[in-house]
Amino acid sequence: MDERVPRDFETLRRTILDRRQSLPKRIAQIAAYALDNPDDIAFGTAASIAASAGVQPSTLIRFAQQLGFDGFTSLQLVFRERLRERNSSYDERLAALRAKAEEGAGHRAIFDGFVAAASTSLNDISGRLNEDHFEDAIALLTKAETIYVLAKRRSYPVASYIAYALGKLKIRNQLIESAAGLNAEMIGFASPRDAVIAISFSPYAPAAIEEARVISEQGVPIVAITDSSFSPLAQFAKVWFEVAEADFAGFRSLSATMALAMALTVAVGEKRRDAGRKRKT
Amino acid sequence: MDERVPRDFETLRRTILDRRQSLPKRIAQIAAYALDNPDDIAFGTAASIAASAGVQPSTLIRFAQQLGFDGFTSLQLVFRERLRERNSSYDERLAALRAKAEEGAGHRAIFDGFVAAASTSLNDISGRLNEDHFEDAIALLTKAETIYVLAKRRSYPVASYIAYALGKLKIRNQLIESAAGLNAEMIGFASPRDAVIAISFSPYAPAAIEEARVISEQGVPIVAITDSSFSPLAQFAKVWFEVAEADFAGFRSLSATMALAMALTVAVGEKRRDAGRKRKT
DNA sequence: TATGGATTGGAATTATTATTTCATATTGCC
DNA sequence: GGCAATATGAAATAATAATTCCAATCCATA
Repeated sequence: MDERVPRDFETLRRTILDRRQSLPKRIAQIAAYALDNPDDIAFGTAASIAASAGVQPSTLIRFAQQLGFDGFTSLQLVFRERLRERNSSYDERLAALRAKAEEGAGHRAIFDGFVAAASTSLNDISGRLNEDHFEDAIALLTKAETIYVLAKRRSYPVASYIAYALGKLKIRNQLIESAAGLNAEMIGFASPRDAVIAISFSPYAPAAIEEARVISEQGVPIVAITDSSFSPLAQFAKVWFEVAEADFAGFRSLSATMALAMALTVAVGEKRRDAGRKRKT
Repeated sequence: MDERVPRDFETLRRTILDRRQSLPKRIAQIAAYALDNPDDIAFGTAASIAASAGVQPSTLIRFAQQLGFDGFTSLQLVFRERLRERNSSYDERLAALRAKAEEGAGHRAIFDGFVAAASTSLNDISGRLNEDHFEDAIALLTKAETIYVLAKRRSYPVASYIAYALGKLKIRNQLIESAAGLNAEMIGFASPRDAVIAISFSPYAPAAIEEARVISEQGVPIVAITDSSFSPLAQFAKVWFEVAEADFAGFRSLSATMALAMALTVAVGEKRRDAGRKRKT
């Protein structure tokens, strides 16, 4: 038997959803029940679960076997594991991760360190976001004809995700990068009717700061994501956000910045959609 | 029997702590174990729990009876109920956040949604990383002359951060992208002495899959980060990681993928440094 | 509408697990 | 130190639960 048996709940869930169409009626019935009442599967007995789902115990076992398990019992283990995982509280786990990462035990510790850094950053920002700034930034970006996205080096991944998302949302945007060295010309097209999202953290990439300066002098409003009020980026920005990203092994987590960037993007998309609908009515 | 039987975990806990002093040795032993490992009580069998706690099953039953339950089974129910409770509150919180965002309750909810998605993903991966795969991937990448990084569209931000980090660590690498449309030629240079980090999530960008196929046919080992065992990327990979990223408003969080990618990168850097030092001595 | 294969229901069987029992050990008390 | 009360260990037993098996039914196809 080399069939791939889902050993975690998420995989199991997706496997079930994938096969949903091709399952026989009763099996499908128990499959739906399982996804709707995972706790019951975790705690119940084959007989009690079967009764609640309105099938025979044997059907429940056939369901498990069809998924590659060798019986109901092994299927149930996955549902139990899920409860165990979810149970331990967020803070406890984070503390444990940090401790392990700090005592420096091998490669696993490196991984834990990055996870801890990302979690910390998210924790931090979720309590710190300035809602007024957030609304201002959304308003500003919603009005823009073209949204320019500016970030270099370590912040560049965020910029590329913003550009991807804006594209998906059909919002005109321009990532300021050019393999041909035409950045300056690209910036030249920006006008006060456009807007910029600029991202830079210490040590600030000189190119990013310089381009932000030029573009703000053209009267283009800038929304900045940066790490402190002393940031050179802040002085050019109409609205700016302070994001404190934890780092690990010299590399900064991008999770908080990503979350903020995506929230801005989606909020702008939503606000434009609403405005469009209103205009039509 | 009108003895007061604790029917919720908190009451039970306090009852146990109250009586701790007056309990016989073995009973006290199982009592301590129960409070320290409530999950084990919830899921284990009388025999398995007794063994872990270093007592006889009969002792476990006597413990339950002393607390007023009529047997181990009814004691166990309290521990199971506790897991149910905790878990549902967790789900409720997350569902509430999503619901708020989906019913359009302000922009703040969108932000919270992204933070929640990122946290969930991190939580998820931290318990699920396969350490053997992780070590294999590190070993494989450490040996490589050049590390090629392959990812398109929504996964591209991760690739660009990997490339940045590898550069910082002075590890030769090549991001597979070309404004001049020379991807195929770029791939052509890769040899079996190199390695690839490939990242792709459903719906898999055709270009990424195609390039992974070509490069694997050249005998270049691939480390893949993807979302399920059904991923077309998995079949080309020497080592692959399954990362389940939560999504929000149609955009997948990248936080877990980022953490894994950075951990791989830094671990490779560290392993190379160690190897270099050994060679010198 | 007849036929073969797949699916399902329900009881029989097997396995696992909780509980009880009883012999033995330990403890507190005179 | 001896005796009773209590606690413990280990195995037997009872209970419960999972699995298997086979007959009945359903469903697609010719």
